[in-house]
Amino acid sequence: MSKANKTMPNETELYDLADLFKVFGDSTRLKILFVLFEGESSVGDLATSLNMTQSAISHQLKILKVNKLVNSRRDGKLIFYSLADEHVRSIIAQGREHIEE
Amino acid sequence: MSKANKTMPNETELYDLADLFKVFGDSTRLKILFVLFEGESSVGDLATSLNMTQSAISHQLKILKVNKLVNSRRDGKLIFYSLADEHVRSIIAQGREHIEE
DNA sequence: TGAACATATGAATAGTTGTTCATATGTTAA
DNA sequence: TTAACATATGAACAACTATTCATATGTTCA
Repeated sequence: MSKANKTMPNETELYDLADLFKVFGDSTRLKILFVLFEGESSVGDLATSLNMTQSAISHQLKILKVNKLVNSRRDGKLIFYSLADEHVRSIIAQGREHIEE
Repeated sequence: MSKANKTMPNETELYDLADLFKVFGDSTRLKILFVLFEGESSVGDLATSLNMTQSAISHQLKILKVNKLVNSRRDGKLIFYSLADEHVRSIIAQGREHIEE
């Protein structure tokens, strides 16, 4: 080993990790996740409850999905999004603990 | 309550939370934090071990400090930075768990 | 005091990102 | 099939961000 020590992840993991945190680093996406904490929701309902356009929500949902923070299922014309796993909750919970000090 | 439900944080907390995650959303800052996981380090040593300019590291350390992720102490000409608290470790650990699936 | 060293900082720039707008895709019901 | 509805997507633009460069600030030692 030259510059990195034993606990430094490799470049790929570092970038993946940074990318993951970037996803959490936007208040619109956080709002979507907080809504989904309560249960699945359709795109239109998310747009309504967050008072944003359908397009903006859809773009952000795509980012959340690509990063595997949410899943989706279609039911007729509607598409319902839901939390992908519990890491989402715990990461956000740790973040909240940090800022409440 | 109108648009927000009982678990939705207020706007201020949401923005603070997004800002916190933004700090983690950069690979240079993550690298700095991983080095600091091993113990405190001076600005120059960080620059050397990460193979980056002193200025770039200093700018990023400022962001980490403003967001209370690191502390600093001066010892002569050197300034040593260290992790501010254990939330930093746990947030990053949760992130790593998520991407390793 | 002045030189040498370590760190911080402001301005500039290139690259990235979130939203909007227009429109495309997909689904249902008549 | 066609209209109406729900969602996705691409392009464009404004806002933001990380690095570089030049230089300022702060510290030590001779």
